Amino acid sequence: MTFRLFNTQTRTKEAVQCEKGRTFGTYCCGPTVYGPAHIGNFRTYVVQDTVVRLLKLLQIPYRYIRNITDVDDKTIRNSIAQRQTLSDYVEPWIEKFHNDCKRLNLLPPTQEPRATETIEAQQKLIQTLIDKGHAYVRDGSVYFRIASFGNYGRLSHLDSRILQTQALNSAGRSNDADEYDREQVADFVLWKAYKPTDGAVSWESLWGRGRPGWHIECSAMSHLYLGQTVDLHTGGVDLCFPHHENEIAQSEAAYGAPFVRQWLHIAHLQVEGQKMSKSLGNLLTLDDLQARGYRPSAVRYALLSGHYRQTLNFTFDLMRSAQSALRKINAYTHALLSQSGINEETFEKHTENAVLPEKCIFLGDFFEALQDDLNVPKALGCLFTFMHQNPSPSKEQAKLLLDEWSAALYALGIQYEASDTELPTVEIPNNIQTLAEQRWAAKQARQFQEADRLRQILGENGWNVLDRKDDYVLEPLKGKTPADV
RNA sequence: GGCACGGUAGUCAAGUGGUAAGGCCGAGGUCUGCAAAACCUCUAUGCGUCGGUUCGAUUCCGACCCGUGCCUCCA
Repeated sequence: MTFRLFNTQTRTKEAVQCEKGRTFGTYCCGPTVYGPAHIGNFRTYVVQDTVVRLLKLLQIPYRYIRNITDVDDKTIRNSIAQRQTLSDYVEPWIEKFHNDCKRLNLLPPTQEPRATETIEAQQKLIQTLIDKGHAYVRDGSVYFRIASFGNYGRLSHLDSRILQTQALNSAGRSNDADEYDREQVADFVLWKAYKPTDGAVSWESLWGRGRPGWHIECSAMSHLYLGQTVDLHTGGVDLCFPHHENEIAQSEAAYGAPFVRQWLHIAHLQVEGQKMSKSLGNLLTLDDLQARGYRPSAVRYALLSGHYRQTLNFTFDLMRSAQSALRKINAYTHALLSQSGINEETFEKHTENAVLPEKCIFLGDFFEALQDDLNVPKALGCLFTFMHQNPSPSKEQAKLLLDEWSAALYALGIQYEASDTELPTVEIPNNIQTLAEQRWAAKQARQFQEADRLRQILGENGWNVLDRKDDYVLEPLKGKTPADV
């Protein structure tokens, strides 16, 4: 069983170069922090997280770098609009991002460099490119000379059409705005000369005051933390061109070594069959979904439920089914725990030190699916089949199964959630509470007719009673829950 | 226009040259006073359309139809 991933560049599945003992380097293009990240962004990070979790289970030492873009047109524009310094503006959004990552149970990267903290490295890289003739200065800005880099376009398979395509847009009109100062329209900016619209944001450089272009930060940071060649570089499909293409050009032109061994691109999300975009107003955030009664764990599950190279249509129907599926998984985990006598805390540690995938007897097919280009849908199938095949194990069996079960849950980042915490916390009106208590009393007195009558009244008021062994729980009726808004 | 990707049951979604995993929903059942939960059973002679190759194709080839993405900041 080897870990294989589809490499965008070669368009084939290739064995991941993760020999034991060697540190595996992976870089993920992180967020631009000008607002809350949306679930489309998070699909990328969840997929990257699955790769990292798999490395961990395979006991491959890794360095995982995910950057934060904290300087660009949007962050500058917004910070000025809100009369804040760039860092004051950006800080809360970084905090928000970290919080959301935690809620989605994403493992933290080994390091998370910020663009503004690595300006020096970026400038150094730019100077190297100038020295080697791959870049030139125009009016205080620095541009990459694409004509000097023969391999340009090989990732997105753009070939020689690149000049045409960048000069013309989809409607055939020329993209000539601001292009006049470059040698060729396809040349992209490495360093942007200061403009008044940049406000207080600028750094001194050999070419004058200014700020870095977007692409250069990733080349610089990946070199800084992972060296010349990265084993795996990930990001959303849209980054393939031009961002990653430009990263390749910068890094390889400067360092003369292959930049990336394997490229992994995550397909986009649609929302209810439509492209997710600001103008359609369907950019969903974790908070939006939580307000509708969906837990982050279910969001994570939903994001993983389709193969990462396939566009995923994100719908509320999908969220509902994710939540239901998760409930089953939790119930099964609960059963295994109580059967084996292992408590929750031990289980958490258990997942950290799980068995090696290749040693799995019951869930071997699960890990085989995951290692085959992250076939999560297939792996989930294995998970449910496993549950059906091992419905009520003995104490000893349960312990055995738990070894593998916990490893599988760890791989997918599914945390055990006791069912009690699953109910949304909703304010219960006093009169409803009173009615419910009366019903419970009637039930205890075995006055079932009276109990049923009160249940009926509660139902008419939109509340349902869930009886448990020694108490009861009130929940808003379906159709009135936040989830069904 | 160029380059990619996809069209599998109500829905979401794997998959294979030899006859369709799984999830959700739905139906029936077991169990509890009722309700819920849990568990069990059932649900595609069919895999966009039409041809071709083959003993045999959903899976390979060709044509066509439909959908999506990228080519411009974008996860």
